Amino acid sequence: MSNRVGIRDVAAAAGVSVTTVSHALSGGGALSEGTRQRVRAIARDLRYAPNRLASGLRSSRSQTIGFVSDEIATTPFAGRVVLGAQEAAAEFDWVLMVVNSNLDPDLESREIRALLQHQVDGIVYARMYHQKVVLPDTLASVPTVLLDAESDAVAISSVVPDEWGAARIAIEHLIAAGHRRIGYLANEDDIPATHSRLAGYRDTLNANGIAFDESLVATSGSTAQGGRAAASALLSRRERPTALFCFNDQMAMGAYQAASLAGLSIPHDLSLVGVDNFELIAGALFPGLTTVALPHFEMGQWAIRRLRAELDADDTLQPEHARLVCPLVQRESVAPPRDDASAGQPH
Amino acid sequence: MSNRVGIRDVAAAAGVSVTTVSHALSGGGALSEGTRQRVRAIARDLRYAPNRLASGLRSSRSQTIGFVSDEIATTPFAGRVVLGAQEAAAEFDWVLMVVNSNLDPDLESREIRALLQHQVDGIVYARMYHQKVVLPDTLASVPTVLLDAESDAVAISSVVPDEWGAARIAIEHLIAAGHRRIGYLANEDDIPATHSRLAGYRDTLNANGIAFDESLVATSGSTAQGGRAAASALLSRRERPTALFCFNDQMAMGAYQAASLAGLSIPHDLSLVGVDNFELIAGALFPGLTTVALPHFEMGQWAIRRLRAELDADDTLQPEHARLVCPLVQRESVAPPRDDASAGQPH
DNA sequence: ACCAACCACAAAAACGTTTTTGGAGGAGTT
DNA sequence: AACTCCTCCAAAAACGTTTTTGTGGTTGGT
Repeated sequence: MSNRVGIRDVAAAAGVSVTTVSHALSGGGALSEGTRQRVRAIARDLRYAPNRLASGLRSSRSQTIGFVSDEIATTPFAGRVVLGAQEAAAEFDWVLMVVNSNLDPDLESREIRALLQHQVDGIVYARMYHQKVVLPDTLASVPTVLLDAESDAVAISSVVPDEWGAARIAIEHLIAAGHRRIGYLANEDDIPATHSRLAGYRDTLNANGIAFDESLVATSGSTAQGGRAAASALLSRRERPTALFCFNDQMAMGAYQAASLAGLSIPHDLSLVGVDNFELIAGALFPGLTTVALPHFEMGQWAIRRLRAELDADDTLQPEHARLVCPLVQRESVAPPRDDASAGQPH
Repeated sequence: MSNRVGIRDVAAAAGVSVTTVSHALSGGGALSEGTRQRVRAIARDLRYAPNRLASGLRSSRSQTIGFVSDEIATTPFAGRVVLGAQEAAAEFDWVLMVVNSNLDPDLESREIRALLQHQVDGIVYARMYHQKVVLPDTLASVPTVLLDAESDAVAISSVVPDEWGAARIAIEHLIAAGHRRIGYLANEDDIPATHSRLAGYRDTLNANGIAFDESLVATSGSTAQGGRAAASALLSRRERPTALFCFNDQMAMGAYQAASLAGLSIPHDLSLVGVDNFELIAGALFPGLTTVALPHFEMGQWAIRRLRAELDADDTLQPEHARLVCPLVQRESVAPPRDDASAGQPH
């Protein structure tokens, strides 16, 4: 004997059948507007809260979405992705079941199976940095959208950052500030961001009449240590760059350290632009780091909304592959180059 | 007509009733070991996956836990907390429904109600930093445990970091390295960590025969800027401290900046210990920051396991209030003080 | 005045499990 | 031989909804 109020309690209180209550609340059926309003009012008064297990069982729509990610714990951006997804889900009265696989494919497929047992209506398959993936076949049976990931299975919608555009906006900002000798602290992993940002860097220079100079690109691991080393190398050149575009904020942090060691002050001796807008770094560096933000929140949002569209559609939609824009977040690490910068010799 | 295999398919294939299948799989009922094994084998062969909506509906155990947090997106630790909870949940074949309220009480109670509609078996009410909370009354009807939060409603179990111990382990480490003049970069918020860490700092000094010197405590906002200012103040003293304990890693990052401005090298002129073990800062600083880690993962784990215990118990358990230990993570920011440090005059 | 069409609602089936109740058969006891 | 007590399994009810089907009464057209 449950003391929670169920649909039959509402029906009894309203003097109608449960059918009518269900229709009144769901908006379905053919009811007079009067009854509909009356039933709704009574349901509200009784604080009726439908049991989603029961309604999901009958309607085979659980109103839940599975969110599977690879390493939610190791990246600080995970929260923004989840938040974007969760907020968008709330718009549709959906709830998110979050699961993490720590890069273990067996665990991952076990967890996806668990989600399927819970009858999730769809799955957001998220990576914590932009990468190519092959989908576990466990996912075959459920509508899926890829987040920060791309697959050869082109039939599945996906959303990623516009990496090329991220580089472009950074470089255009530096050019607008007057820089022409702009170095790039590149990473060395073979991931989409690597190639697209480098291409964006090169293309944008070219588009602005600046010849791409390979010797201004220093490659290293995408950490502060790597950034420090790579920046040091570039800054010790005879004609050092007046500005550096950095693969990410961590490398930019390394560049701050290298600049400090080289006796260069930011932004006057050296301008810097990072990528990530990782608040705790970009905001904590001194002076603040101007950086390109990745659309983590927006990707979460996009994935859920897309899932909604696919679930709503009667026939299957054409898949969509979105590249979301990466906005520039300005702080204090960019200034016009010094006139004598080209002649400047550090140390 | 669903083509998914249900319990009746298994029953048919095994030549038994659905009752028997249910018992065989759940471990309940009175079945011969032979039948039990046979049914299980057949279920496995057919890849039978129970519909948790149906089973939850009937048994009123949904195998889901609600995880409600305040600002999952603004702290980089959220991922570790969620991961700890999620991994522990997986141990019990539970799945986590994650919901975020962005500090909006209305939104929060709407979301908790959504979780209740989904019949969650329990709720983890998590904050992203250690604080006192008053529980929304929406939670009254469901087993709840508090994570990184404490409530006056003492009947509810909770888990928080041992803040006092965090300070103690840091100070003991510095004392062991030979420091006696140890400053503290304190924060200014009125939160439990503020008072407990300060107390831990003072008590540990006293316990080691070092008089607490209020003038060695510099208070400011708990950001890199704040840390920079506070550290600068302490370092410009006539008898500057040889080591600083910092409320968090961000303030420690500010201390690095202050040290650099003062021409002091870390760790030889100044030793530093932070709190948070925020990898992207502690590991990226140069040299690496020795810091006290907060047990984010472990708190997530503890909360779920505790919930499990409470749900398993026949009668209600006594609530438990855990303070988890905060381990020291050593990097390179601590060294013995220089002999002449006391005489050293910066700049 | 008759039939069709429609409106507003209700009855009942269905979703896929778990739980309760029942029952056939065999073993043990008197 | 009759009764009780196990053991092992099956039938059926139940969980709380949604969906399908049914129905009495009014409307409207002829």
